[in-house]
Amino acid sequence: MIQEALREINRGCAEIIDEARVEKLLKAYYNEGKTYTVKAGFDPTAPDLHLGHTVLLHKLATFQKYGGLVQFLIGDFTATIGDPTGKSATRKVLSKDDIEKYIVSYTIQAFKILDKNKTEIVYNNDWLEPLGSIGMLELASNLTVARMLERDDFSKRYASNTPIAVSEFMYPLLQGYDSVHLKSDIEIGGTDQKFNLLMGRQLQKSYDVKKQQAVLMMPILEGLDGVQKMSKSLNNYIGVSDEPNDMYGKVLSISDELMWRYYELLSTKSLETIASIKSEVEDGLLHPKKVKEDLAIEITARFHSLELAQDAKEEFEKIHTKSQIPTEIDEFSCDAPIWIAQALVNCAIEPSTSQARRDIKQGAVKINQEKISDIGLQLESGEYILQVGKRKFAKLKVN
RNA sequence: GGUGGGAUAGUCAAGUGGCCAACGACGGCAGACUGUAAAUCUGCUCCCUAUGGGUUCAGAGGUUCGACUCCUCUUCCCACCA
Repeated sequence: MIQEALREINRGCAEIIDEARVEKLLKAYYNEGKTYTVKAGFDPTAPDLHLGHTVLLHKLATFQKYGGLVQFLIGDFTATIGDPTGKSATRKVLSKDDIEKYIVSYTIQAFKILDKNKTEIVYNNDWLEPLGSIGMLELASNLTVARMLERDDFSKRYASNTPIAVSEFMYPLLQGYDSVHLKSDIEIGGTDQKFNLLMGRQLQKSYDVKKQQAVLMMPILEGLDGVQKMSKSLNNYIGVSDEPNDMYGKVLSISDELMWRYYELLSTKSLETIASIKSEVEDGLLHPKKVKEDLAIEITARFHSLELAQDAKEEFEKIHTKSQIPTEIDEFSCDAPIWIAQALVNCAIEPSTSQARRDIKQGAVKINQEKISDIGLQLESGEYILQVGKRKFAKLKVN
């Protein structure tokens, strides 16, 4: 049992510091029923969560299965500073109001993955605010500037004369102090958080907490392209609030290789199950498309419902396998006559008439399922289903 | 503070008076093949009812029949020196 737990805990994990401690905690749980605490901090700085953010949540959920109590830490205090990790510039300070709003949406999403009964939501403002200036200075004395500048991101910024606010130096200390206050047994975070996570260990020692947290680092999830990290700005993300159809479709569009990565980091299937699926695929007993469909269903169902996920699957097959038109299409109307290129732009399925022309020339445009080739086509009164490529549809009523 | 070098389409990056709406690469879009996978092949990739017109090469002026290319000023970056 302990071995199985360890395997699941190690799953997808980039690095564990003090794995022996994790094993001890598990032993104590299985032999004496003693629970332990697992901390993970979330800065409520972005309102839109995507699957990349959920990798940590899944790991927390795994711990909950094996005796861990999650300390779900909302960094409402630290969010006002901004984590400098990986940043090349000082982050903008957020207002308290924004932070409040983000906290609500964060927790709602988080409990789609976490077990509410084994989660404690804590706010670091509760103990960092009372720390006061004396406490802050005391805390700051634990770290030297030289050590701080060893950090890659800081040293680069320093070398290139990009400003570093002194408050940014405080961030790792504050995050570490959270671990002191919470007396965490384990802390998990992304690989980019290594410095901050280790600070927790150091401070627990300095403040004589009598234990040092084990640290578990998760890799950064790759986006839809399979190469770069999932992020909104790269537009390669699956948002947790994406519509079922989009979510399902996006999962199905990932490469086979990436699919296994997503299974490892985002599925609740056990490692054994995944291994056997993989070997069946390798032996040609199972079609990879089917495996990807199952993953898409699992993920879509998690954030919506199994029913909606299945609807999304049907809709997907309708459009792509049977090449029919979607059930719901955005409707537009205009006056006759209208030039086809203009119509496509008006319906927001082409960005410009120039682009529309090119697509028509290339045979990418269909009206009522019929491919068209006449660039100068005028639409007279009637209703038309316009289509560009495989997935852009619009219904146009010409009066 | 001194001296040089740079700023070109989504990104990187050619072009140093007309052949430039601007080589190439990546990305993106579309087509073929498929499983909306990968790989591969092909076309497209500033805007405009278009064998034509318009607006682009950091910004503002100027020289010229003609400027991304030359001159002046401005803004921002980078390198070396102090």
